Amino acid sequence: MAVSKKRKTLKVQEAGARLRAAGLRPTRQRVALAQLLGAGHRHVSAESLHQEALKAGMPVALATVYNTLNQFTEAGLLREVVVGSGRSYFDTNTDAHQHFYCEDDGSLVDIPGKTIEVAGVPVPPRGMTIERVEVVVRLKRA
Amino acid sequence: MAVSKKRKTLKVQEAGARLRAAGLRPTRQRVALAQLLGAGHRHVSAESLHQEALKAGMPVALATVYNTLNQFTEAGLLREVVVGSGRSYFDTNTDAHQHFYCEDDGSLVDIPGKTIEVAGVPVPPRGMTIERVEVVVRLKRA
DNA sequence: ATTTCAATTTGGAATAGTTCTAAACTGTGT
DNA sequence: ACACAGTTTAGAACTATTCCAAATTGAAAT
Repeated sequence: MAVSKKRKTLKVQEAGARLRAAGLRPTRQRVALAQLLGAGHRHVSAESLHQEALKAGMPVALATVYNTLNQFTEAGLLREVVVGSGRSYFDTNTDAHQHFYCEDDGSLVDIPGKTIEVAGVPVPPRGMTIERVEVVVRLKRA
Repeated sequence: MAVSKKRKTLKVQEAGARLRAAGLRPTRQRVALAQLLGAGHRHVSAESLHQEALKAGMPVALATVYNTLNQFTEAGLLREVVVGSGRSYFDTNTDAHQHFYCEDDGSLVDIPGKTIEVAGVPVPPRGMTIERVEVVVRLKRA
C-alpha cells in the first residue's frame, strides 16, 4: 500500500485539557477540532477545517466550525490573519510572527517571529492603544 | 444657514486627463468618480463612494463603482487596503505608506511614508517576488 | 443513575459585500 | 451621421459569514 501522509492529531485528553485551561467546555465537537488543530503550526479557514473534520469522521456543522474558530480566537488559542477581503485564516501559532501571502494561490507562509523588525511606529491617536502591528509580505509569481 | 463642509472636487478636464493618461476611456461615470476621488487623500469603500456620487447628483450604478474602483486600482490610480474580511478600502494615496486601523469603528488613518521602517524582510520562496510589504497598526479604544 | 438547565450544536434562512450576465447605451474613429 | 467595441446597468448569482429557533448535551445536583 502507498505511504499515506497522515496528519498527527492530539489525544482527546490533551485537547480537553487545553480547552478547560482556556475556559471552554470540552464538548465533543470542540475536542475534535482542537485535536485537528493541536499538532504543529497550521493555517486553516473555516471551510478547510470543516472538510478536514468530515474526512476524519468527526461530523461537525459548518456553523459550529465558525463558532468554534471564533471562540478559540477570543480565548487566545488561535490568531486570525487577515490577508484579503472574503478570506479569513486562523493561525495556530499565536506567537508574534509575520506572513508571506501569495496572491496567486492565496497561500500563507510563516515568517518566524524575530526575522522582521519594525521601527518607527508612531504614537497612536488619542484614546487608542496599539493592539498589534501586522506585517504581510505580498508575493506574486516571478 | 449652517456652514456646510463641502469636499473639493476635480474639474472635469483634469479628471478626464488623468483617465486618459491611465489608458482609461473617460466616460461620464468614470469622470464623475475621478472628480470625487481626485482631490486630497481619501479612503473610500465601494458603498461609501456610491452614496457620495448619488448625493452629488451623479447617479452611477453600484456595479459600476465596483468596476471603476477595480480598474483604477489596476491602472495604479488607487491602492487597495486590506484591513478586515468583508471590508475593502481604496486609498487615493498610492505612495508607499502605512495605516492605523481602528477595529472598534473600522476607520483607517494614514501613517506617512517615511515614518515606519521595516527591516529584515526575508528572501521570498522560490519563483516568487515581493509585490509589497504591508503594515497595518491595529488599534483598540484604550 | 436520574433530573435539570444553561451552554452548545444544528440546518437552514438571512445578511453583506462583491462579481457576473445579458441587454441597453455611449465614446470615438471614420 | 454610422458603426462598433467598450461601458453601464439592474438584477441575479455567488461567497463567506452570521443569525435563528429548535433539538441536543455536558456537568452539577439529587
